[in-house]
Amino acid sequence: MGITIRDVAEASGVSTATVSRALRGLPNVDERTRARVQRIAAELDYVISPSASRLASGRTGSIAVVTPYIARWFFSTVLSGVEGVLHTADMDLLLTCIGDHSNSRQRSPVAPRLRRRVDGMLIIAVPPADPQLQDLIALDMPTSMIGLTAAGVPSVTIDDVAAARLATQHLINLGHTRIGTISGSPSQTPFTAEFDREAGFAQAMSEANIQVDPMLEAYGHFSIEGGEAAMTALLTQAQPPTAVFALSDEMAFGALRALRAHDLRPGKDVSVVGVDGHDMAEYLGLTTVIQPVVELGRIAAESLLAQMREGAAQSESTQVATQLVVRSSTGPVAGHRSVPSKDAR
Amino acid sequence: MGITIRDVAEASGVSTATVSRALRGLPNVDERTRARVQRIAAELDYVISPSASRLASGRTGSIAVVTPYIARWFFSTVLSGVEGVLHTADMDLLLTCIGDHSNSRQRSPVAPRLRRRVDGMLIIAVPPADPQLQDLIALDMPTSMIGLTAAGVPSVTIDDVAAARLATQHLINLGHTRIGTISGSPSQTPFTAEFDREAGFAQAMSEANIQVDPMLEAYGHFSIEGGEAAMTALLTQAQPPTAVFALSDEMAFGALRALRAHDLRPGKDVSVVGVDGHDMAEYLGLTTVIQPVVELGRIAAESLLAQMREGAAQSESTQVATQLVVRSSTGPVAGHRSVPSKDAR
DNA sequence: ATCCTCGATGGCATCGTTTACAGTCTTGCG
DNA sequence: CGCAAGACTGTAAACGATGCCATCGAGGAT
Repeated sequence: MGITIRDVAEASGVSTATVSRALRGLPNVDERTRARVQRIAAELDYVISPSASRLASGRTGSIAVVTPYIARWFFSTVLSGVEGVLHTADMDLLLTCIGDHSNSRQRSPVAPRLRRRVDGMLIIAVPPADPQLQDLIALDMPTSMIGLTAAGVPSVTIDDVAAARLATQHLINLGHTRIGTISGSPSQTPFTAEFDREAGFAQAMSEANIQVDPMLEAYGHFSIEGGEAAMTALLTQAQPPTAVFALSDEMAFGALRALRAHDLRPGKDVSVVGVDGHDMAEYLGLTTVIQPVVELGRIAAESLLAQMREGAAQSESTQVATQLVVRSSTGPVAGHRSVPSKDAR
Repeated sequence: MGITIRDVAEASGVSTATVSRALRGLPNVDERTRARVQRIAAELDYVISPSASRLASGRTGSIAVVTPYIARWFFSTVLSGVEGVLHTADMDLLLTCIGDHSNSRQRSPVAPRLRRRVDGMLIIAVPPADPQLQDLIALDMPTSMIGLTAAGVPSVTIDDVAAARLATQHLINLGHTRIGTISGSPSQTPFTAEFDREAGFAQAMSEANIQVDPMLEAYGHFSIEGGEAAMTALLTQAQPPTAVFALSDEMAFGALRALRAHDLRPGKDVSVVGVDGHDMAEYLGLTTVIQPVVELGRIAAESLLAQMREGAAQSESTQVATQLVVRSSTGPVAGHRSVPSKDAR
């Protein structure tokens, strides 16, 4: 049914070996021969059989992308960056969702499924505590991680500490001292980003000699609803904060909503700053520290391809820069003259 | 390096054929033999070589998902539904983005890349005008489409006409008669959903004997910014509408923002209704017609798998139900007593 | 003129399964 | 007691490329 390399070889009067070399652009093929083979292959509408090629060469030409979520903003955005690179590199992209290990409707573990199936792996922000992560790393294939670090595995992340400092310093520069935080959850082991963002906040506060009030820490579980509840909790305190640093934009969204419910104006009565650069942040006027998410995916994919090309030699980790974008959700504390210049650092 | 079926065969004292049969669960294998083979395979940590298996059997065990966008809400949400089904069916999911043919930074065409690579194909809401679509259909492999119909290809969609009627009737029931629309764009050929939603609007209006004012039609290009601009245009008319039907939630978001910019209260001064059931619609209080997007993906994937199992015999198209969700962005026109009961139909 | 080198090509084993086909061994039944 | 029908298992030929090695010429150096 399908036409094979042999058909092309016969039609162009050369051996299959030459056809293979000609079509793959390998050297040591007469250019006239190559042109003829290419023409005939096109005429016959020949397409190489990936299975056969893979079996013979040992390379699969595909990359697995492993992610805990598909539909969430950060993950799908990273994914689109990854896809762009892999597409132009002519690599197949195998998408596997590792599943939320909390709602364990027993997904079959992904590591075994990847074994002889892909040449490399991109892991997007899987929580370090996920038991499957170790199995994946144990596969010991070219890997690059995004928004997550692990010893010996190259990764692409933002500097979460710096990002949190940027956000916090912005609030401090606006004169705020009673600054609340909305972080993930108190009990669970925090993932890298969460941990670092908390650290960045603490750093900025201590540098400014502001005492962190433990009463002003609330937990939003990285969801809108959680953020809303957290902000509500903060607002109903005896001494509510004048500004709040949310560890993610989605929690900040929730915070904004809580403000509206209490008839408080964001950026006037209470300032809110987030981190992420979520699509909707601009729409909602949220001041936030943006990260180039598509770029994150792109860089990680490029780095993985390079790693596969040049052997495991170069396995550097990259940190990409973030940027504070000031919008209407933050403003000076009542009776303060802002010092915008200092935000530039 | 890798251990092969032959190793397993030798270790368990049977032929490779028996190992193959035993591990794949084929009949005519003694259960004790099967158990032994399975045990030894597990002990040796044997994993089948997909390339070899594919080459020999002719089946690839993978499905391509073709989509114009990855990071947009609708697409990534459908994708997550698809992934769930394919994962449990133990199928590989090959993700390919067909690219926005408007920004033609020449992506290599996807159809040839899929040729011998996948057993089936899921196509998500590719605009019918896309030139690549024909090439894909011409591949003539098991296919299922989502949010898009084509002759002879099974598909899963919502009833866009009904959805638009639902939204429009809701506005009419609230007493609105000057109802504007925000649709895609006037020039380009509309894709199915766009066309049907416009039709549904027209139907509902004519049923209620309300004249459609051509001045109240604006174009939002299915983006937030576009929706905002469209709403602004509508508001600056001599006789602005009291209610607006946006053909998508994202355009409705833009409309809400335009209202805020004009100091108009959604649901009080001007009502806005959308269609889609976007994640953020609840957050923003947008009245909309929701569709079960994850389910769309799930159903299409299941249908594709069934189609591949039972041969091309059953190639039915499915339409799933939508539902009006009333929130704060719609309200009765000034001086009207609402008739909520009629929304139920 | 002769030897060597090197580019272009062909031959063929190989990759690791699947699967048609052909055995072998029970076992039930006439 | 012989025989056919199964159930189980083995043999070996695909599947369609790749890649090592051998071969063949044509120049260039000596």
